[in-house]
Amino acid sequence: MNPEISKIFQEMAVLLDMKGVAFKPRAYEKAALIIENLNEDVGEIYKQGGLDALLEIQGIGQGMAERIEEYIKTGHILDYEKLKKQIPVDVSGLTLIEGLGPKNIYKLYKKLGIKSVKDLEKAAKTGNLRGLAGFGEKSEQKILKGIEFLKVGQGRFLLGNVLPYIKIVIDRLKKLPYVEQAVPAGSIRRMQETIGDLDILAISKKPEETIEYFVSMPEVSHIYGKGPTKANVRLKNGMEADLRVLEPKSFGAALQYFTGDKYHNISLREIAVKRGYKLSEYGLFKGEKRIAGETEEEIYEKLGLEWISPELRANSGEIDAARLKKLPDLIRYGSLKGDLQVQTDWTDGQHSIKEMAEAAKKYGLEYIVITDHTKSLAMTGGLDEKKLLKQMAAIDEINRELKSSKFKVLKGAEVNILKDGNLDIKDEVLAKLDVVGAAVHSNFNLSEEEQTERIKAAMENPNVDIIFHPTGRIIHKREPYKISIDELIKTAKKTGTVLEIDAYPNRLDLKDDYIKKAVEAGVLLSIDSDGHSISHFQHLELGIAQARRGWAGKKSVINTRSWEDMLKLLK
DNA sequence: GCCGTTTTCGGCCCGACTGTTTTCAGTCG
Repeated sequence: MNPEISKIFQEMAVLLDMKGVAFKPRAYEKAALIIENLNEDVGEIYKQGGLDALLEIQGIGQGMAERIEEYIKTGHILDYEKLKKQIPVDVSGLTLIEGLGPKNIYKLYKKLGIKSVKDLEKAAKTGNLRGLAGFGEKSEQKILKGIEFLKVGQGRFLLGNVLPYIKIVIDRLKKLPYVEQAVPAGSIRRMQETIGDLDILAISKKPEETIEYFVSMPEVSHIYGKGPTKANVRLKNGMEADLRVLEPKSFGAALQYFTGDKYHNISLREIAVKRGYKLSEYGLFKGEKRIAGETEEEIYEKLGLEWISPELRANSGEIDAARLKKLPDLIRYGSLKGDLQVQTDWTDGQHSIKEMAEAAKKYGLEYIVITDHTKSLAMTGGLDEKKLLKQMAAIDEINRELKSSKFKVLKGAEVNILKDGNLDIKDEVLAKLDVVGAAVHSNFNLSEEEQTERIKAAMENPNVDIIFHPTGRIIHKREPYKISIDELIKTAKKTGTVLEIDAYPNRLDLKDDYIKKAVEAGVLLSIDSDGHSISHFQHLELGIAQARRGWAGKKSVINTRSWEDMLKLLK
C-alpha cells in the first residue's frame, strides 16, 4: 500500500501549502517520498512491529505513524478527507502543470471555482484567467502550453532514445575552439530510465558566442530565452534543453548541484550546514570564503565523503556509505564480454546469426548467445525442437568459420514459460543448449501468487539458467505483471538461477531497486541487449547504467567473464 | 510534523527566474 499512502501524503502536503501552513507540508512531502521509495510495504512493517516499527523509519514521527496506522485499519485518513472536503480540487492532476503550484491552484479554486485540469483549460481558453491578480495573458498561454505538454507523452523520454541525440549536441559544443568543457548534468548524468529535460554545463572563454552557437544549432526548434551565460531552448526531438556557461572555479559545484537528485542535494547541504559551511551551485563556502568548487571531488571530500557516482545519487543510502568509505565498486561501462540474449532472423530479429556475430565483435564483445523465441510464441515464428536442433548445427558451422577470430557464438533459446510453469521445449533438447533463458510472454494477468509460482517452477527446472526480463514491464506502456520479487530472488538464490537485466530501452527489467535486493541476496545477474538488430548492442550501456543504479559490482554480473568462465556459473 | 554529540524547543536547503508588479510572491530545480 506504499503508493496509495505516498500519494495521500503528497496531496496533503499540497493542500496544507495552499492554506499557507508552515513547515508541515515539507514534513508530508518528505514522508511521501520516503514511503514511495521504501523497499518493504508499510502494511507489512506495521504487521511485523506495529507503531514502533513505523517510528523507526527516518522521517516518520508520531503523527505520520498514526495516520499510516489509521489507513491500514480503516482504509482512509480522516485529516486527508477533511482537507479534501475544504478544498475539493484535483491536486495531483493540477500540480502536473508546469509553473502551477499550490498557491495559485488555491487562488484559481477560490476565485473561479476551478477544480480540474479540464476546468482550467476551459477558463484559460476563454480568457477568464487574466483578470485574476497575479495572472496575465502570458500566464494563460503558459498554462495552456503546460496542459498541452501533459497530454503529449507526459513529458518524459526514454534514456536509450535520447542518449545518442544528446551526444550529438554535446559533441558540437565540445568541438568549438573556445569551449573547454561541455557535459550533461541532471537525470542524464544519473542515467535515469527516463529523462525530463537536458541540462548542459560548459566552460568557455567566450560565453556569449557559445550561447549564440547553441541556440542556432540545427537541433534547436525554439528559443525560450537566452542571456549572457544561459539559454533555454526546445530541441527538435521535443525535449527542452538548458545550457549554462560557468567559470572554472565553480564548475564542480554547479555540476554537483545540477546533477542532483534533489534529495541527495538537500542531504549534502544539511551536512554542509552542520559543518559550518554553506553549499550552493557556486561552491562550498565558509562565511564569504570559497573552500571548494572547482571539482565535485573536493566538495565531497570537504564534506567528509567519498566521491559518489552520479548513478547512485538517489538519497537511498549512498551518503552514509560514502561517509563510511563503503561505496560499492560498481561495474564499469564497457566491461561486458558477452551478450546472453540475442534474437536473429530465425524468428523476429532483423539480421542473421552471422551478421549479429559480426556486429557484436565490432562492438567489442567476445561472444554472444543466440536466443530465438520458441514455438508457443506464434507471432514471432518461434522455433520448435526440430528447428532448434537445426539452428544448433548452423551455429557450429558459423563457429568453424569464425575460428581464427576467437569470437564465439553460443547456443541458446528464449523459452516460453507456460501458464502452469512448464516450458514449451522438451528437456532433452534444452539440455543440449549452452544457455537457456526462460521468459513469460503470455497470461500476464495471473494473480501474484499464481504468477510467482509459475516463474518459481521454471527456476526449479535444472535446464533453466536465466530468467529473462523477470517482471515483464514496458516503460510507458505496460505495468509489470504481479509477482513477489522477494520470492523470486529467494528461489533464484536457492536454485542458482541467474536474473537478467534486460537492457532494451523500454524494458530495463530488472529495475534498480530489485537489482539492489538481488545483489544483497547474492543472486547472479546478466546484462543483455535483447538485441533484434545489429544496432542494438549499444543498449548494453543502458543495462550497465541500470546495474550501477542498483549498486551492482562486476562480480555480480556473469557476462563480465569470458564465455568459458561464464558457463561454469550456470546450472 | 520531524528532529536532536549544537537543541525535548526552535529550528527546518538555496538561489534564480517569471510574470506580475513597482518591490515581490510563487515556482522550480
